Amino acid sequence: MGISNDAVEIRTQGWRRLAALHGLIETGLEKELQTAHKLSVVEFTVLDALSRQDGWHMRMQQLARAAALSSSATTRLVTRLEDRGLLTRILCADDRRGIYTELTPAGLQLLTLARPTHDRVLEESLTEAEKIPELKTLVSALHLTQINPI
Amino acid sequence: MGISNDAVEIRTQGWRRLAALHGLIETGLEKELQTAHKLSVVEFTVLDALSRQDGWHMRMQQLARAAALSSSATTRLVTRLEDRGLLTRILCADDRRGIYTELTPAGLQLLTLARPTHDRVLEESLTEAEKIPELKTLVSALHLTQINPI
DNA sequence: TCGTTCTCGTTGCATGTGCAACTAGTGCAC
DNA sequence: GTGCACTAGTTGCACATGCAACGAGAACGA
Repeated sequence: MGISNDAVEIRTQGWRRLAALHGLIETGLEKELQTAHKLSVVEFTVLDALSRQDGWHMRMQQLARAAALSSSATTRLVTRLEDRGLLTRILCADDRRGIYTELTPAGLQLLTLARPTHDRVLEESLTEAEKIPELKTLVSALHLTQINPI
Repeated sequence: MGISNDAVEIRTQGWRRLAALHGLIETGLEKELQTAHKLSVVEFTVLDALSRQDGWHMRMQQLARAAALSSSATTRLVTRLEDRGLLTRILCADDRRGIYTELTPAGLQLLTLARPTHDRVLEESLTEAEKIPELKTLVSALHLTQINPI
């Protein structure tokens, strides 16, 4: 396939593989996080993002970006987690439009329980993906990603 | 923090970046394919997968795998596209449980129209992503992916 | 001060999704 | 043949999502 060295074709194939790998990992995580901790992947992502934040609080829009979600979805996601007592809404003092979401002790505890599951499934999924020829290269590339300061 | 914790951290970070890049690309594609051709990303993916198949037909389960969708979602997706005249269901002669989905001329035509949009947005999204430090490495890795025969 | 414009977060609504239960058909054991 | 387990695809249902419209507050200019 000499002609398919075309840049468009390379990009398309890269995207297909990226999507495939993403789907593989997400589906695995979704199932196990759900059954073991009653958490969806985005819910875990939000709790995890909060725990990595100084003071454990973030604004709605930051959260939306971190979870790759629309603001309306973020509103309802936060409401869900708040109803379960995993985080709380706190009004901004300086900008009264804004709302901080803060991890509660219960939220941190659940996150601590869920992390091992998350890490294990992630490792298993990557191992699984490495057996698929089209995905092997991409998985290695993921490993090689250097750790940057954010 | 031992060595194994580092491995966990590297995987987690890789996964976050993969998810971020995936979200970036998918959101962009979703918007433009929707407004320009009234196609969602999965719908495009299905049409594209069919067009790459010899004889332009696939079984439901193949389609489900190609689109990373559940079988029920695939059923309704195919129904949607069938209602628009973009593909047709054909009963398998040899296995009467099975159903082939086949691209119609109209489906192929729409796909031909949509592909340039898809390719353009994909390129733009990748260029965009390259400007984000955390994603730069991953984007380059995507480019480097060699083309394997499937 | 008032009015305009922008940003932040929430809500009504339509829609796409996964799970579980179901029907139809296949394949195997006996 | 008859029963039994398995696979392929569809449907009821609950639910998470995005878009558009909205209210509330901030920022700015005249």
